[in-house]
Amino acid sequence: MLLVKRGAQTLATAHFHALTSFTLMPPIVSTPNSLFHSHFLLFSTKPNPDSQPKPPFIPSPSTTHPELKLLLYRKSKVGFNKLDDALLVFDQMLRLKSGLSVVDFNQLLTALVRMKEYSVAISMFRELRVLSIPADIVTFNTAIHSCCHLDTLDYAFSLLAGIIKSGWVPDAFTYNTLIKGLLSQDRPLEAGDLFNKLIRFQEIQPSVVTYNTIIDGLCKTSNTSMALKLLRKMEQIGLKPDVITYTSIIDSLCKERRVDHALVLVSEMTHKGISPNVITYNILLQGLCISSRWEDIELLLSEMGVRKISPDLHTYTILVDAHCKEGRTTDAEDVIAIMIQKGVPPDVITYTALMEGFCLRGNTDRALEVLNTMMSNGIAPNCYSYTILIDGLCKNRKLDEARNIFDKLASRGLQPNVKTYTTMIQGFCQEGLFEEAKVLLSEMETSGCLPNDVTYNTIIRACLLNKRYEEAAVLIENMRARKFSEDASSTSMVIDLLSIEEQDPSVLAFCKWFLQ
DNA sequence: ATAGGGTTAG
Repeated sequence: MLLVKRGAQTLATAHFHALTSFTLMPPIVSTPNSLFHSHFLLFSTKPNPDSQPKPPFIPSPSTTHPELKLLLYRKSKVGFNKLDDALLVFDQMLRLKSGLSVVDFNQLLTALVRMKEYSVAISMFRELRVLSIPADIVTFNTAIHSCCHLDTLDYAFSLLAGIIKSGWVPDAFTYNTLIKGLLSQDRPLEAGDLFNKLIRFQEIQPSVVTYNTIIDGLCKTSNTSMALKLLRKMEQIGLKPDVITYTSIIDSLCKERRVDHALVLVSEMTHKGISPNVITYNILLQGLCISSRWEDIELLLSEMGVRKISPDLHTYTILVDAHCKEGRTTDAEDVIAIMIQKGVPPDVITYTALMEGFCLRGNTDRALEVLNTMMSNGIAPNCYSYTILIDGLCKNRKLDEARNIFDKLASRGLQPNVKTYTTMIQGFCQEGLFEEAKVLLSEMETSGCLPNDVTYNTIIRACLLNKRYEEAAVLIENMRARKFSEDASSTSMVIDLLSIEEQDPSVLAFCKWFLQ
C-alpha cells in the first residue's frame, strides 16, 4: 500500500512542474509547517490565544460519538443554522480527540462550504494541519474549493503542492476545482493550459465534469463555437455530454440572442434522452424574454407543465423582470401573486425587478411602496435595490430624494458600490451639478471604492454636453492615467463636436488634444 | 465526505 502511494507520488511530482509552471506559485521547497504558517493570518478570523504546541492527534477507534457523527452527517447536507454552532462542534471535535475519523472532519468542512463560509473552512483546515490531524485528498480538495471561492488561487496551488508532499495524488476533483478557479478569476488561458497539460501528461482522465467546466469557460468568454466543437469532441472520444454540457452552451447561445440555435440544441439533447431541467428552461425563458417572444414563452411554460417541471424562484423572477422591462407592472404583480400562492415567495431580486418596473413607468411612489412591502416581508433590500431606486428617482427629477436615500445607505449597513456611486454621479450631472458630481467622484475614492470606466465616461459625457471642455480634458487625462479609455459614446460625441459648423476655437483645441 | 450549468443595475 505504502509502495503504491510512494510510486504515485513520484509520478505526480514528476509532472507537477510541468502542470503548474504557469502559475505564480510560491516555492514548493518549504516544509509543510512554514507553508501553512505563512498563510495563517490571512484566514484567521480571530486570534488564537491558546498557541502552545499541542500533542499530535491520535484517533482511537475504541470510542465513537454517534450523536456528533449524526449531527455532522446531517449538517454536511444542509449546513448549520448558525456559524457559531459549526465552530462549537469543531471545538468539541478537537476536545474529544478520539473516535473521529478524517471523514468526520471532512463533513464539517463540507458543511461550512455549503454555508459559503469559505474563510472559516480554510481556518479550520489550517488548524487541522497545525494539530497534525490527518487530512486526506477530500480534505485538501475541499480546502482548495474554498480558496477558489475566496479568490486566493496562489494558496490553492500551494495546497496542490501540499497534496503531493503529504503523499496523496491530486485527482479529478482537485484539477476540476482548480480549472474552475482559474476560469472564475478570468484566467481562461491558464485554465485551458492546465486542461491541455492534464490530457497530455495523462494526469487524470478528463471526465464529463472536466469538459463541462472548460465548455462553460469557453462560453463565458464568447467562444461558443469552440464550446460546440468540444461538445462534438466529447462525443468522439466516447464521453456522453449531459444536461449541464448542453445547458452551458444553450445559455451562451441565448445570451448571444441565438435562441433558435439554442432550441435546436434542446431538441438534439431531448432526442438523445437527455431531459432539459428547470435551469435549462429558465435559460431559454430568459432568452425568449429578451427577444419579447411572448408566444414562445407561453409554449415554453406549458411544455414545462407537461414535463412536470415546476417553475422555481428564478423562473418567476425572470417573468417578473420581463413584464417590468416592457412596462407591464400589473402583469408582474400578477406573477408575484401566483408565486406566493404556489409557495415560492419572491426574494430581494424579484422585488427589486418590480421596483425597477415602477421606476421605468415614472411611478417612484409605487417603487417606494414595494420597498416597504419587501421590508415588511422580512426581505432586506441590498445595494442593488437602492441603486435602482436612486436611478429611478434621479431620472424622474427627484434628486433630493435620491440623495437622501444615498446618504442613508451607511446607516442601513450598506456600503455603496461603484454602480451606486456612478448612478448618483449621473444624477448630479443630469441636473448640471458638476461640483457635486466631482466631489462624489473623489469621495468614492477616499472611501475605498475606485471609479471605473463607466464612472469617468458618465461625468465626461456630461461635461462635453455642457461645453465644459477644460474639465472634460482634465477628467480624460485622469481616466487615461488609470488605464481606462473613453467609451464609444464619449468618442462619438467628440466626432460630433468636430462637425459643428461654427466651431469655436476652444472646441477645436479640445478635439485636437483629444484625438492626438 | 469533495468538482461542472440559471435571475437584477450605470
